[in-house]
Amino acid sequence: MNSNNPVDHLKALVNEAIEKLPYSSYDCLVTFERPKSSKHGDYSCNLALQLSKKLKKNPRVIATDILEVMPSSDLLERVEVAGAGFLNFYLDTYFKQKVISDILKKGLCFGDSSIGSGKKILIEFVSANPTGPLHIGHGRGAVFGSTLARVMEKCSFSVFREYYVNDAGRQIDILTLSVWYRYLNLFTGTQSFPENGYKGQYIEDLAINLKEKYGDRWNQNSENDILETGLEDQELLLDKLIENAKSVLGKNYETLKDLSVNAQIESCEKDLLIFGVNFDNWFSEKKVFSDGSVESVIEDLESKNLVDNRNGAKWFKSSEFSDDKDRVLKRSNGEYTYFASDVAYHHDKFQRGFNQIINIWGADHHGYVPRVKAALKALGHDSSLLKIVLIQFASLFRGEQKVSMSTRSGEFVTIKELVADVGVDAARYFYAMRKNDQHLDFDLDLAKKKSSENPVYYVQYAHARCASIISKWGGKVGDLSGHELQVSLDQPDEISLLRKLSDYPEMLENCCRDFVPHNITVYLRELAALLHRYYNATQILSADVPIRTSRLSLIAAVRQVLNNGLTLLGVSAPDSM
RNA sequence: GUGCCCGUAGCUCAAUCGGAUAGAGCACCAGCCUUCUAAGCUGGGGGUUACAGGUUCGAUUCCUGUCGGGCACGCCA
Repeated sequence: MNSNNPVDHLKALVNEAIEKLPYSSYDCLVTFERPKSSKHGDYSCNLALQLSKKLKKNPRVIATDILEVMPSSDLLERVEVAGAGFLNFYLDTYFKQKVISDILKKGLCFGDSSIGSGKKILIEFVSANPTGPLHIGHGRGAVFGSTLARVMEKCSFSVFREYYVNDAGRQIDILTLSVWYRYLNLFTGTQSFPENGYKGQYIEDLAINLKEKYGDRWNQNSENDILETGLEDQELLLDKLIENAKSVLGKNYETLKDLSVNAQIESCEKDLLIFGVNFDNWFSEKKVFSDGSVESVIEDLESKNLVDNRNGAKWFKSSEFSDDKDRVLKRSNGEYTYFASDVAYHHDKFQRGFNQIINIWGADHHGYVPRVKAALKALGHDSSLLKIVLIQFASLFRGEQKVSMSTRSGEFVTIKELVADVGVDAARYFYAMRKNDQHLDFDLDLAKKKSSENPVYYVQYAHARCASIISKWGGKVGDLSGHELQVSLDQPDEISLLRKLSDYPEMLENCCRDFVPHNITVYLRELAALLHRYYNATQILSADVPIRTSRLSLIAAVRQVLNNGLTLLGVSAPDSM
């Protein structure tokens, strides 16, 4: 709990007042909020409004009754009954100013909350198929997840970051096949390639790399005329080609597959690190097959009579757990579905003893939520521990022009390219700005602009200004300690800044509670705006030493909080720009 | 067709588990650098919160319906 947070104290005052009144049977929660307008005080309580119906009494009368018997407090300048019956609390100026001392003392730890109380949280995010480089569509989930993870850590959760690697299944075979064809091309000099293969340049690069390292190891089908079978259905053709590759290459197919997948995983990991995203674990889908957990969960479901055999396939009766229909676990051709491995994976997550499990998924997977929850319920888990956050799509624009993307066609802008173009700071900030359930229009041209249109600069510039003033002053921030309260900071701009600074801890808790890390960007822009306004109107480095000291303390506190917020976003806080 | 998400200023988006007069940025108009960084500041116009009902002291927020947009509906992943 933040020592500068007076809410508990205010609650105690109100509760004490209530006890003295015949309202003791009330069952309303005494809640405080920060009013939008400072005209309504520093904290506002709506208790009288809530009690009004139950007591069948005018809320203003109730509020006045409460106010009359409420004990006085050193923290408060005054309390008023306002509006329909709000109790508005105005904090004492000296107390408000103490937030500066709190910030300077705690530094990067200012705003830390204890609400997580050490609970173990698993956050799974990104989890893009390792069939190609991460592109702009993956960036949003990456930023959301990594920011939320940091926020939750600040709120005393023990966070474990995980990437689920779909390194099994057909798409991996398509990847392998694509690499093989490009590899063969290098020997034949032709461009023979399956229509629905992965066409990106990275496939060709990998093929070249393999040839350099391993020579002609996979050059075993130079005639390679199977493309000309006359099959119209491109997906059927792909299956046939995969089958062919497996039989032609034999054991070498597996090595080619492993090399191809590992190259993609490494490239993802590298791109993510540059992008400020790291994981504690890369969980392999292959593992849930090889260690028997897929079979084991299916057996578990079968023992509970929740699996039907229909037409040679195994169906999980998910409709008994409020899913629309039953889902196939094992196909009639003997192969497991993606769903089967996902059930095993989620079962594994639950067995690892987390207090909460968070999945960050693209919104296109929303139809998948009921079946996963159904499976968890069926396996005897508390599915409410699983929180699935759906991230809406990001559409990519170049100015007015929408850019279409597709992994197979190889037409996409990668994270790597994005970072090279606009930098990590702008890219991350841009992604972080929007709420997860809103579509995001990512304008590449705008993100590239090194101008005021680009919101990240506005916040960073505020930080740089603070740093610049401190540097101009020439002293050490630590030396301000103990002297920061000697002059009352009671100009309107100063009061606004103090209030905004003291909002930071609650803002952070809200981000954590509601999974809304975009609030950080809103907060930072507002704090930066107040700083810029103050800066323009007020000489910080006043000749009057006590005044200068107090103002510098405020500036140092603003700099610290801007830094804390930017750090959470994974955006740098430059001292000069 | 069914289900989920969204609809707020010209554009892109906020709005504290329902709170007081719905806020920013961009764009547009008019001003501010001999003073700590003008990547900044000040002022101005801009809204029936898609529409119609309902719930209540109070609704952008919750419920129902309509319209519009996105997504998902396979023995694909």
